[in-house]
Amino acid sequence: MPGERRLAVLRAIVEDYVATEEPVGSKALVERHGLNVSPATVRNDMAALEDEGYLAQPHTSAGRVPTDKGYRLFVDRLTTVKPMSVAEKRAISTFLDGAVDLDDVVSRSVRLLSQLTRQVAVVQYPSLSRSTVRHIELVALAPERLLVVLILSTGRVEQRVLELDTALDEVALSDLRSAVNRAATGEVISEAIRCLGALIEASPGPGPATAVAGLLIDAMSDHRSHERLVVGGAANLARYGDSFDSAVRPLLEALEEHVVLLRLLGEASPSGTVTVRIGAEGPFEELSSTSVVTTGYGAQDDVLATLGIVGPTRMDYPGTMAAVRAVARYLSRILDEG
Amino acid sequence: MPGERRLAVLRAIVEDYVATEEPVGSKALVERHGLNVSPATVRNDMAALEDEGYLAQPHTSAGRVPTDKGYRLFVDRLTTVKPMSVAEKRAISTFLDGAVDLDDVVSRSVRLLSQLTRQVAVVQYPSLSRSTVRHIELVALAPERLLVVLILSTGRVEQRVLELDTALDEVALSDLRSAVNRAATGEVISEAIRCLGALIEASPGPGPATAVAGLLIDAMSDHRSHERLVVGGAANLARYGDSFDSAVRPLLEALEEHVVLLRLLGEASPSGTVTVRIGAEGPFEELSSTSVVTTGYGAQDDVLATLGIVGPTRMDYPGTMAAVRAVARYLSRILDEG
DNA sequence: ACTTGGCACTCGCCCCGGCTGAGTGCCAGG
DNA sequence: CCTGGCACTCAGCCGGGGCGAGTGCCAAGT
Repeated sequence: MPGERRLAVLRAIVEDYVATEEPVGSKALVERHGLNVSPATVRNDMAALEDEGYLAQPHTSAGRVPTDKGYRLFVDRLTTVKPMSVAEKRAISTFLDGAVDLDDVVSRSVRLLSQLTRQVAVVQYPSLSRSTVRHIELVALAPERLLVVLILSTGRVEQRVLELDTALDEVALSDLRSAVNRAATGEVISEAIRCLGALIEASPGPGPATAVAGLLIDAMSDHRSHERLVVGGAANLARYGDSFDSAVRPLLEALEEHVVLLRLLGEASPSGTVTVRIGAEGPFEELSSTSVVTTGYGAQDDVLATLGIVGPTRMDYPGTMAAVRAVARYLSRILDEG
Repeated sequence: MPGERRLAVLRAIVEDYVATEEPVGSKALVERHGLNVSPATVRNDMAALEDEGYLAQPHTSAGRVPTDKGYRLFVDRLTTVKPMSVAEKRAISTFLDGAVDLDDVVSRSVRLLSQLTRQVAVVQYPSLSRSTVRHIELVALAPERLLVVLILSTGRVEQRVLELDTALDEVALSDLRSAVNRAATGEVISEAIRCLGALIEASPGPGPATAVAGLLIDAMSDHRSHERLVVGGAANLARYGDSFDSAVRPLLEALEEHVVLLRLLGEASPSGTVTVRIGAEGPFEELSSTSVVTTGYGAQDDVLATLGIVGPTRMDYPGTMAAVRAVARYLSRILDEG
């Protein structure tokens, strides 16, 4: 593990490199930061840091650039989370407080996060698996076509059209509705599915009710609607400038493939903790020059989903982490109230 | 208006330029296309076409490049719509037939269109204003909080949470539900709003019913949910390569601003007609190097919404127009059935 | 043992000049 | 009106020289 001053040098290099986007040399370093040593000393430190794999030089006799390992050390040990300014906090809260809907909250969060960080923001909808069923509404669109509306405790609303084998009349529908709600309301999804299963067992032989319950189970465990997410701020990718086809293209593709994105977001980290995945640490080698900063959010300290940003490894980690954390907090608070 | 051969030259230049992305010269032109004239003749024609504003040269003594005006003439007079191959048609129909939902149909259409054209695709949801109300469902989330689900003839489902001043009990809610449905079902949205207004007039003084109907009207005429659209294939922007900050950035920004996109899509053109807007003909000067190819779609020859693609002015217009038209047709057919 | 100034060295970048070749415009003849 | 010929233009592509930022190492100082 590098000594005290070497860490300071590493920090300084990361900060400068993030700011200037250019390899940083020993002389400029001692000038910009108040390091009370000579350039030569810094050079020795830099050589040592390079040996240990924290730095790299693009070409011989150019400045140094942090490696993924260098960034990793930086975020793990050298970052003091800078709190958001009062103005920023106020901006966040007023912006989010104007939301009327869960949909609205989520889309506002995405926009907010991408503007604060000037990166691509991703917000996952509150997970179905952790929230409870508030109500299930059944609407007959046609005798054999049923619209199921699933309303969850988080305010999330899922809808789905089911095709039935047999027609359902008014009375049967209303019976079914109350039976289903009696079984599922208040339960966590997985539990609700189990209860509906039990309902099928208990019912007298096959019939429309059985079919509907079965379809309901299908719909609720359906993967497609299971994890929804929203992406915003893709215009910030334009700032990549160089390294275009190699970096932006796979990223744009990933942003459209929600399955990929979900893997990128990874497991929800415990509330309050910000997770940073740097470059090749992620699961996709095409995205080896991008980092992912995420955190969990959810009502009452219960992690419901993940939100975060995707950007180049060369990014302002402290600022980004602070923004991600702040948005997650306000989002959690709003869910708590709603 | 240029003579016969000059038009052929223009067509050849457009085709070559689209294929090669490079300014095309007189010699290469006569070789590639079977023009039975000498390069010198072509040069004269090119000079004339340039005088008339159909061509331009990037630098003196380089090849020619079509201008917006040149493209315009090309699509207006020189394009023979090439029909889709049988394989393509089959691919389209099988891909779209697998859809279960309106949401699913729309998102599949976007993906399909962007893959067929290798451009950014945009599909607008069937307009609320042209479709009729099939059912309005009211669900009490809390005594003073109501979820309104609006189901339309196109299969489109809109939801919205309303906050009430006063509590609504079970009976009042059910009364309200049937009153509202009696008034609005089967009507076009604008008519439904009028009917609900009449309902307020007729009701005995202010009460929860009045409030709900008022809110319903608000929600239904709300602009935010009025025109929804979906974008896909942004990864194709990576093919722009050169002219990056000038072209891709504003486009990425536009793609996130749905209001802007709606203006880009423009007025729905009569069904069957494909509209092409080339470069600066559009309403935004930042997008002066992009073209928009759109067409209307809708059940039974009633134009419900617009769909199309956005791409560089240098694009394969015949192929793109064919793809846009084909997707719109299949989409219309599916809406007709559903 | 660490720091420091000095010094030679490396190498990416910029600028310049010449060359090449594709492409043009024009003209005179068919 | 078409065609071949001819002179001209100019973007792009080397190749070389000079510059300068930055390095590595060493010997001396603390």
